[in-house]
Amino acid sequence: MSGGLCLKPVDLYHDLLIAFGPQDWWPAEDKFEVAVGALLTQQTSWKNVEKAIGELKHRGLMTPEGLSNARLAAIELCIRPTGYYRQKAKRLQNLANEFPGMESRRNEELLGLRAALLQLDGVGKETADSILLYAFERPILPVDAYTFRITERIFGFVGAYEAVREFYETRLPKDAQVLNEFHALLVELAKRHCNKRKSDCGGCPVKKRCRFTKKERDRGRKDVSQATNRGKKG
DNA sequence: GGCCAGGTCAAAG
DNA sequence: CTTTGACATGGC
Repeated sequence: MSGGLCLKPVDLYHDLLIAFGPQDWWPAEDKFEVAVGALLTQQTSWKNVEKAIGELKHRGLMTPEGLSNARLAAIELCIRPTGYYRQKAKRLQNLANEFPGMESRRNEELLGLRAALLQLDGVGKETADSILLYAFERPILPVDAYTFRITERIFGFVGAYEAVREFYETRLPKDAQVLNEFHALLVELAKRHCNKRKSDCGGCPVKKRCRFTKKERDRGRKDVSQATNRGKKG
């Protein structure tokens, strides 16, 4: 473990890497599957997404053309376990129509490509950034519910999406490989120890530096996720 | 049963 | 610009 009383993002990265080892993410066979998984996992456990991905592959729907030509009802059938399945089926098919175009632009300026992804129905900041990092290997950090929670507990930093993203991106190497591994490690930490149901702080590798003390747990808080953050624009 | 799970969008305050 | 409701299934 790293020394110092105040854990920095780089130290957190190091400690988690030692504790968990390389995560080798994202669990997908190709870029399109990354995008599909990113959309399906919205507000849903990855476990349910795996079932849907298995079904889609089984029906030959894990390709842009396959998904484009499929009937909506067929897509819905495959992805039902992920919830919001009617909405997600439409968004998935639209993604299939647009993805080849996005892929061909993968070397454009980062923010330009990000803006293009954000135009897609059902692709918000987190999903766009997941696609950028894990499919296109661009140096950007997706901020998910796990990241919000861990950031508050470890660093005491509470902010909206862009604020949290910049908190890390200004403190870590602007390197896709590093951000990839870092985010994957955060997810692993959240799943193993920093969960909402059971905060298993017992075996947590960064317990010493965490602000989520016993006192705070007992008190019980009303808001752990988002928060208002002002002062934007550039 | 109620709450949570790797969000996003449109409408309203 | 911030808050709220809708979208929906599965596990603990």
